Amino acid sequence: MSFTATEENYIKAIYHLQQRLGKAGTTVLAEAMQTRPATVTDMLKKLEAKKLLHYRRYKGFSLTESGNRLALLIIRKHRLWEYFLVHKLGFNWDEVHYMAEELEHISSRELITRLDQFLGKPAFDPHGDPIPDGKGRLKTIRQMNLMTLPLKKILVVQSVRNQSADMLELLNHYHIGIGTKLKVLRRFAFDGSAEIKVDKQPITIISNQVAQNVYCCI
Amino acid sequence: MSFTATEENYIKAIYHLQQRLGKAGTTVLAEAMQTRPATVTDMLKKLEAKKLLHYRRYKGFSLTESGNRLALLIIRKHRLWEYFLVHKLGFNWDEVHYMAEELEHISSRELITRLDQFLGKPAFDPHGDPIPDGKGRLKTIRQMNLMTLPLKKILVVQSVRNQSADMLELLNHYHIGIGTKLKVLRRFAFDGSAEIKVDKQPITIISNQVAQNVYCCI
DNA sequence: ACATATTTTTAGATTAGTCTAAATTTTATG
DNA sequence: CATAAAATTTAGACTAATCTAAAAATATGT
Repeated sequence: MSFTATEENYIKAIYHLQQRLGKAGTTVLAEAMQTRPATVTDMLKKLEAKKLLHYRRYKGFSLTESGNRLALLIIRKHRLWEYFLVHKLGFNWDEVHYMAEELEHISSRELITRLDQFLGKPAFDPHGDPIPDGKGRLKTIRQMNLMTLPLKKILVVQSVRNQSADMLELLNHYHIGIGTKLKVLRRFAFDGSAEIKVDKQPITIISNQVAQNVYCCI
Repeated sequence: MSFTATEENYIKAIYHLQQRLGKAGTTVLAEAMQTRPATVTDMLKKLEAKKLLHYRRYKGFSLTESGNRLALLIIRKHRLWEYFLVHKLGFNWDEVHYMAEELEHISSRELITRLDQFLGKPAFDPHGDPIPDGKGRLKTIRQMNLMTLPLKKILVVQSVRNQSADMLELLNHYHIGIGTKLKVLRRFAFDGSAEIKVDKQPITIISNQVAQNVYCCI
């Protein structure tokens, strides 16, 4: 069975909505797909006919087992291509999304297997999101320092590499400890400093040296 | 201006027909596109409206300057991706065509620029066909097929004209690939077959059909 | 040169993915 | 619990790319 890029995009969007909101309705899916609810209804019927969805009119819908598998395959392709674009072609992690949106629909499975191999079977993409393996399994946690983690996501501090007294003094000042929740709002190219919002604290700036030593998960 | 994959495929097919046959008619283009002449006529009008074609009904058509540029860009993408698939992912040269047919429609120009860089700006793809550079220029090496080249000289295989899976299978059997060194020892008038010595292989015979498709330089 | 064959175009229909407007079902509220 | 609001679906239409069948233009062969 093969699917159009549009069908694949619907499946991916439904997967992400189910992950984030627990469920998904026609209207919310229409917003996610930048289209109208009527259009979504038509597509739901088509996806049901292809056995990717359970669907009962007016009641709701959810991915079938094979819908779920397809979603994970598309996400796998997307994230492997993002990894390739950043780590092999030298793009910045904020430039690669729209390219990966196209590349994820290239059909060959063998291509993805070989790409995965070529990249060293990475478990996380450049945004820190986990890459499903060949069987659709996800690694759940990843720790990276504040320089490499995505902006505007809630991060939980997991570890601090340099644990000198001087460093800990500074972290205390920022009210940063293990388990602290924070967001990186902005990075400044000039000196690698970063604007952050620590839970319940005012917005502030940390230096590059600090940011490189603070490891978080998403 | 952006184009659908179908439009791009028509432009590419017209370019190749013009190169190989000097001109192209509706019927011949329909065969190349595996569709009907009526469908081709509709598309010709669309491509004319997009200024990729000169078209006069019943009289014929040819690529405009921008049509030509687009064709060369698509061919560039196709051949760079083939190079990537063979030299980075380890595919055989007879496995990559269909994947490249999809990859050539990925839109980002920056992606192609970076891919070109990453691959070391190759001038020839794994089949020996020249890769247009960023400005659409092609390296042309004087190549002749095995029927027209002198006997008993060391020849280097540069390209293979018929790139069907059947042909590539046969060439693999002979251990002939791009860059292979060989000599033509003798030609037989009866059926146009040729006795050849492929580098490190025993002396063997190839048919006229094969000889006509293998292009070498001295 | 003129009838016939070939090529090309037109006309009208089909499918996928989309739209708007209207109708229907479910949910929430007074 | 009746009714208003919200969500969802249906109906009918549009565009791109395709088809078949038929008409029109061009090319060919004695």
